[in-house]
Amino acid sequence: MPELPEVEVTRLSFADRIHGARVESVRLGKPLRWPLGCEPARLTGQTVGPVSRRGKYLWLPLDEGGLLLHLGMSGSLRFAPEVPAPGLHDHFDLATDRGVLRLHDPRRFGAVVWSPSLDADPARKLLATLGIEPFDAGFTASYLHQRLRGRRTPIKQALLAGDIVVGVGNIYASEALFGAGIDPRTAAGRISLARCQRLVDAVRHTLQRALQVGGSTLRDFRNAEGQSGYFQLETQVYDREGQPCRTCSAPVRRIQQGQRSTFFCPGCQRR
DNA sequence: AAGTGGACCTGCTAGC
DNA sequence: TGCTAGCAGGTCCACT
Repeated sequence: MPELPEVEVTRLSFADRIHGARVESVRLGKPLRWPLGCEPARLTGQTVGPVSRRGKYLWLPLDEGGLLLHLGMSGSLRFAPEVPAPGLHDHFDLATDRGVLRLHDPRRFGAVVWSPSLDADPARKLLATLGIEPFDAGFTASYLHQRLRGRRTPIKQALLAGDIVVGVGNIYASEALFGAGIDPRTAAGRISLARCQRLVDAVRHTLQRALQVGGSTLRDFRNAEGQSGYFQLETQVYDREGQPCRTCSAPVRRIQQGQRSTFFCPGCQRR
């Protein structure tokens, strides 16, 4: 589910409401990707600080350390004053005096991990390999060009890897490459500086647009208030195999790259 | 070092 | 109708 837009939309939908809340109890369901890393009882009585985001991770600061959250493939968060009894896939509840923050995650690739700080393990290690934020001023054509140099991996996989720029997942990688007019199979290191500029612009534009419309709800994504996103209604290529390109009418193609589906328009995107 | 493939887990759907 | 194969928004790890 969640790429940068969905994670950020989620953050914005509950950060202000949970800021200053006092933790009353913690409930754990089935194991997630990693263990919590502390006694749940240790969190009670602590106050929640301002929620921030790094890549697809959320950081929930507490008086002592904080919680690093990841939504994996199928995770979503809700924050509400009243929640129903936990369902089969509700694997983490942080009950506060302002409401319950609940992680719903059927596939359990998500995680909630306590860390003493962002600069200490385990958070430090999990964030160590992350690339630059796409809206950071340092994400420029020359930065991208330099980081792609020498890489023979297809550009789609280089974007997805997250060590150059974060937040671009499978939907937005295909969409951004369409926006830049670049064939996803192009060797990353053979993309010119001028095309890197187009790609930087396209990544930002794609993510910004997705943010504006609340992210993508392909199956079950909802923000922490339970509202869905609408970007899936305006994808140019993602999940549109065989349908006419909105620009040139050529049928959109689907290929496999690194065991993931990639969608592109053979008419609009060139090597 | 960079590239590749498998692993984690559950649910849904297309096709037989 | 019922089963199975294949696919799904992520990313870590082992191996070449």
